[in-house]
Amino acid sequence: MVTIADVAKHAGVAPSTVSYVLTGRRSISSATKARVEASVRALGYHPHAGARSLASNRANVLALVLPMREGMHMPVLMQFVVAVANAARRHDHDVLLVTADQGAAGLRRVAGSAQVDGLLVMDVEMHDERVPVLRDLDRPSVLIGFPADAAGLTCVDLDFAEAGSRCVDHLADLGHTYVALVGAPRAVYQRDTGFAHRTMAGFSAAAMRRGVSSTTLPTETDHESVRVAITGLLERHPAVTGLVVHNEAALPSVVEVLRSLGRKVPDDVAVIAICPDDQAERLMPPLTSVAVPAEQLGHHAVALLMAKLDRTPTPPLTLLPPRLTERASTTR
Amino acid sequence: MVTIADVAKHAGVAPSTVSYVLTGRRSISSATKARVEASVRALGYHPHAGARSLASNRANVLALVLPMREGMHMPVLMQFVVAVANAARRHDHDVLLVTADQGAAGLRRVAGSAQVDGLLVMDVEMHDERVPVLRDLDRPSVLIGFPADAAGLTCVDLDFAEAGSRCVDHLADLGHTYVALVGAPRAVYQRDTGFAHRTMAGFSAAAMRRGVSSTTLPTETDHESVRVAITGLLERHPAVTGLVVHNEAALPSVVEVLRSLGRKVPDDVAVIAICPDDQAERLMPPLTSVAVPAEQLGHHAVALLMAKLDRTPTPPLTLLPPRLTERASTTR
DNA sequence: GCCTGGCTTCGAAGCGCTTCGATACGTCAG
DNA sequence: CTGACGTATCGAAGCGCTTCGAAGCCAGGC
Repeated sequence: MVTIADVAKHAGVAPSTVSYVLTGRRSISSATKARVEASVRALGYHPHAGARSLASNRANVLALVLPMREGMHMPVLMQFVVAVANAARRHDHDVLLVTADQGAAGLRRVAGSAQVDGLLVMDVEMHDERVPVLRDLDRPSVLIGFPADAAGLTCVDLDFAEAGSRCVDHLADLGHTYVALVGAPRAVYQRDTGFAHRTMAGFSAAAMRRGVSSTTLPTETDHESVRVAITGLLERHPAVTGLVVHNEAALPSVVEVLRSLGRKVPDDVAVIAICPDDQAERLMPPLTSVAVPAEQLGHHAVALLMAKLDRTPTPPLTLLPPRLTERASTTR
Repeated sequence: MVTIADVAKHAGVAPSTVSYVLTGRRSISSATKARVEASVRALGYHPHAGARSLASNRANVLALVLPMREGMHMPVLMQFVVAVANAARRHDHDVLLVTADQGAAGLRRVAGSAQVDGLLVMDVEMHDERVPVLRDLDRPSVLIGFPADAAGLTCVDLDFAEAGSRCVDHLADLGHTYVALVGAPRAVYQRDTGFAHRTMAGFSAAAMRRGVSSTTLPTETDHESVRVAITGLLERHPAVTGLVVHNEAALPSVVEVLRSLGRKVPDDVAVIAICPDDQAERLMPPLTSVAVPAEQLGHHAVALLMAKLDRTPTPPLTLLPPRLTERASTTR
C-alpha cells in the first residue's frame, strides 16, 4: 500500500506537507504543490479512508436512509438515489445505504460509529419513528419530505400542496367545472404520508377557491384496479371532465382505460399528471404535468446537508416551487 | 465520544480485552464477556469505524456498483439493491453506492482508499469496461451477470439460457408449434448485455431442438410501441400461439394489447414471462413465469463475496437454475 | 543591523482500534 | 512436587492520517 510517507519521500517533503496539498487547509507554494501532485499521480496514491476519518473526524460519507414501503414507485425512488449519489460525489462525499429494515438502530449505528458525517432520510411520514432518533443524533440530517412536527429539523420537498392547487387552477382556467384527483394507493394515505396528503389538501382547497366541484379517490397500481376505479369514477361523477393523477405507477393504465372507454384525451377528459417529466412525455398523448423533480430535490438535499456540515445556517423548511408544463392532454 | 478505553475502565479490564470480546478473535471467560457487554450497553458504545478499519485493515463495507443504463427496469434493480444491502448487513457489512458515472475511476478510488473490502458489480455487459479494472484491483469482487471473458472472475447469475429454453419446452409440451420471444428494448441487445443475449440463445436453441417454429423481436417499453410490436407480430406470424416475454416493463402492456386485440389468454395465446414472481402474480390473468430471483441472486452474490474475503475457495461461475411456475396464462 | 511579520515547511503528537507477544494462573501428567 | 501446557488477560506497538505549534527564511521598516 502506498502511504502518505511514500509520497512525501518521493516528492522530497514532509508528510504533513503532502497532507496540506491534498486537503488545501494551509497554503503551499505552487512549486511544492506541483511536485507533490506529480508524486501522487506517479505512485497512484489514495489516502486511506479509515486513517483519514480517524485523524480528521470526518468520514466524507453520507448515509442515505431508504424506506421500502408498499405503494412506493421504484423508478422515482431510484432517480432520487442516483441523484443523491451523484450530488454527493460532486461534494467529494460517498453514499452509504441504510435500508428500512435496519430501523432506528441502523441510524444509531452508522452515526455512532462515525461511519457517516450526516444523514439523508427519504420518504418521511407524518409520524415517522425515525424523526425523534434523528433529533438526538449528534450528526446533521436532512429529510426529503415533511413530518408532522418538523421542529429542529431540516426538510426539503416539492410544494405538493401548491402542485395540487396549480393543477386545479389550470383546469379551471380551461373552463372545467368538475375535476377529480386520482391519488396514490390507499396504503399511502393510511400511513399518513406527507406528500400525498398535501397534494390532496392543495387540490381540494383550490377547488373550493375556484368554485369547481371535485372528488378524490385513492387508486391501486394494477391495471384491473385502475380500470374499475376510473370506470366507477366516471359513472358516479359523469360531469367530471378533468383528471389530476398523482400516481406514477397507475398513470399508463389511466390513459389506457380512458382510451378503452372511448373517452378522448383531451377532448372528452383533460388529464394532468404529477410525475417526473420524462414519464409524462413518453405517454400518448404526452401529458400536461407538474414535474416531480427527483434530480433537483436530491441535489438540493445534499447541498443543504453539506451546508449543515460546514455549520452554515440553513433554512429549516424548503419547498421547491412546482412547475407545470402544458402538453397535449389539456388544451384551450 | 465513548471509546474502547472508556468501556474498558467501566468494566475493569484492559482495552484489548474489550476488543477481543467484540471481535471474538480470542476466547474470553464468560464472566468477563458478560461484564464487558453490559458496559458496552450501559455506555452506548459504538466502535469508531475509521479506527477499526485503520487497525484491522477491514472496513466492513462492500461497494455496490450500480449501472444506470437505458432500458433497465428500475423495480428489479431496486430489488437487487435492497437484497444486497440486507444480505450484507447479515454479514455485518454495510453497502457503499458507486454509480455508473463515476466509471472505472470510482472503482479504483473506493478500493484504493480501503473504503471497501470488496465489490459487487451489477448488470455486467459482455464487453464491460469495468471488467479489466476489477481484475487488477487488489480487492475481491463478484459480478452479477457474465462478461464475455470471465477468466479470473467470480460471477453469478440466473441461468437465462436455461430459462429461455424452459419456456419453449413448457409451450412445446402444451402442444404449441409456433412461439415468439418478446424481448428487451433494442438498446439492451445493442450493447450486448449478457442476460438478454443468453435468454434469446436458449430460446432459439430449444425451439430448434423441439422442432417448433420461432421468432424473436426486441420491444420498447411504452404502451404504444408494445401495441405496434405485438399487433405486427401477430399479423406477420398468425400461427404464433405462445409468447415468451422477457421485458418486465412491457409486460402489462403486452397483456393489455392481447386483450384489446381480442386474443384470449391462455385460450388463443399462451404467455410466459421471465420476471419477478410478484409481478407475474399481480397481472390478470396471473402469468406462468420463470422467476428472476433478485433477492436470491443478491444474497448469493454477497455470500460469494464474503467467502472470498475469508479466502474460502469459491466457484468462479454460478448459474442459478431457473424455476418455472405454472399459472393461469398457460394451460393444458 | 535588528526586529517584525508573513509565507512555507517540518516534526511530533495523537485520533481509537486491533493484534502480538508476554504474563499470570491453574491443571494435569509424570 | 515439578515442569509443561492451556486458558484468560494485559500492555504496548503501530495502522496512516491530520493538525498544531514551531522553525526557517526572506522582505521590509526603523
